[in-house]
Amino acid sequence: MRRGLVRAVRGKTITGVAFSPVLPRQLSCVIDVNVTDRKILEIHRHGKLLSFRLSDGVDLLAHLGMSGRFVLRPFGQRHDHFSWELNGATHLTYNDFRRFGRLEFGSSERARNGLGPDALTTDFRGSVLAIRTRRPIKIVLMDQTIVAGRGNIYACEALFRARIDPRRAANTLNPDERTRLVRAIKEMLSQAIEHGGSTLRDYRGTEGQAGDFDAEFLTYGRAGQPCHRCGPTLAITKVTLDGRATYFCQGCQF
DNA sequence: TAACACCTGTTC
DNA sequence: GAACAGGTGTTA
Repeated sequence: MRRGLVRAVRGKTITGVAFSPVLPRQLSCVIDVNVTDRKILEIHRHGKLLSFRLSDGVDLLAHLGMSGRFVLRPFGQRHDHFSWELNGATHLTYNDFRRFGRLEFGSSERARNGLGPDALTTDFRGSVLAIRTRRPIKIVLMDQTIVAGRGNIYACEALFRARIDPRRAANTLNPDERTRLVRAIKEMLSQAIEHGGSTLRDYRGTEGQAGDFDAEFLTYGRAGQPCHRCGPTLAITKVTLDGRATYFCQGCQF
């Protein structure tokens, strides 16, 4: 999503704003700051946090939650919440039907302080996962304060690729396994980005395009289907961890 | 650590 | 009508 936003809105000036009269609480701050005539200098991402740096040094921080999306069309469709007109021509509209997304003005540096390293940077190494907790490794991978940038799907997929059982207590992973897991996460996320993300149901890029990395899923949503490593003799299993659907193969993930 | 809350939409 | 869905924050 960041890549699409950079192409479409970086360097442009905000020339108008529009809001829904019934803004979700978590978005109410967007009316607090008058952004007209400010320029979008850059768009950053750290984990799941997007930030738009505006020309006066303030950042608009955006977390898309489950169904938030930025689209390049004028405000007006169902579940549109706010919109910026850019250079008197382009429109950047935020749409979020489940309304779990959050927007706020603030400092992206400060917001990042509460997050672990982004999973695609060199700061994310095996040592980041060398923690004492007995929580399942999958729960640790979803904890954004430890490492930022995966949710339920990509935690399952990475653990399959690294051949590690999602239920394993995190403190039982040895250094080799931690390194394997870090490498698997980086490879998988890079591929997912090249595929334009995963349009399981709702996700769309800025141009409304679907991402097709969900065709590459090896575990998520595949309960009962053959394991890609073990063949038809073993099926992908679904369990619940911390209330979240968790898919893995009992044959090749230890 | 678990349960629940926040939302809407889809599927069973 | 119930269950479930990619996330996270609060409460018990």
